[in-house]
Amino acid sequence: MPAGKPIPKPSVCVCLNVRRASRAITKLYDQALKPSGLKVTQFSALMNIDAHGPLTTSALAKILMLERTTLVRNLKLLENAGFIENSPSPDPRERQISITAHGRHAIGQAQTRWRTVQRQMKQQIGTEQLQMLGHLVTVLEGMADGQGTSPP
Amino acid sequence: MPAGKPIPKPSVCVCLNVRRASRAITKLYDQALKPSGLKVTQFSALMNIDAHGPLTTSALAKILMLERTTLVRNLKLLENAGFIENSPSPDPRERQISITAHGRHAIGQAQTRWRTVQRQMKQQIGTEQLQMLGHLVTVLEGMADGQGTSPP
DNA sequence: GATTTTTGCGTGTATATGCACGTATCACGC
DNA sequence: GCGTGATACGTGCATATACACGCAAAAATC
Repeated sequence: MPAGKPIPKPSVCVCLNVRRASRAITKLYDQALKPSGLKVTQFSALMNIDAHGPLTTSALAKILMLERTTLVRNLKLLENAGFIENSPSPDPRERQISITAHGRHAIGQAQTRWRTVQRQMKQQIGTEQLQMLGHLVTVLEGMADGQGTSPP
Repeated sequence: MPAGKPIPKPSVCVCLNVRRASRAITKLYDQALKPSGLKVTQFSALMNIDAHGPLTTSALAKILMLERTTLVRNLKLLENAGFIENSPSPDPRERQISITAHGRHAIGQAQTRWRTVQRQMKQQIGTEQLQMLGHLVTVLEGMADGQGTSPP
């Protein structure tokens, strides 16, 4: 077997640990999805657009818990690739985001691979830890929320 | 009290959960460190440069578990800000990364604030979850490692 | 009906991240 | 001394992410 690099122990800084975990798991999912041509971020956006029908950018941002402006640019890529459509809506302020046939085909390809990694991940991590992860997400987002806006 | 946004339940996708956690906690730390003018990523780089003396980019990358090329650009910013110095080494291939007085002053400012968030974080998350997090990091980095390189 | 507020979008600017490549130099074996 | 492989860097290209702004139009208020 190949040597394999020695992995530094987790940091004392909670934030860095989460960031390290994020980088590592993103790499795993992205590699798994690679043949489908989708990144895990794009896959998740597409899946949610498909699931929650045509919807506005803001609504999708809330679902994905992403900065709206971040999503705007992410969606631009999906639009350029022909996976989604960004059409006007009755209310001219809003935009209707909807998945295209091409987009559905893409997630079809990706889904199989996603299920595989997801299964592996669950096996390696364990149910208990997964639950704790869910809790961790909730706690952190709760904390980050309050701080966000207080002003006017 | 302000309404506060409703927080969507954690995703089924393990990867997305970790990414969400990463975004949330990064926001918390960055806000806490804001007055110091450092991002949490920069703070960690500076702290490690300070701790492990002058060292090469590659060495630091291993410590931080970062892509070397990513680190190169991150360091460029710290250098422009005058926090570090990137000087040549006996071996002309290598570079010596070292912290400057200005850099030490910066982490001095940041450290107090970091300790505060870190404490809050530990309180909110709990020892058990923190251990779980450490384990999660190890497992994920272990998995991501193997896949990496098999080549020639 | 006019004014103010709120809502929804997109852009400019900046950071973080990773992969594919190319370059220079050291360390080895011959 | 000369290839050869390994090592250390940096860059081009692409994505993800967030904050500060500005713009337009619906909604609410008077």
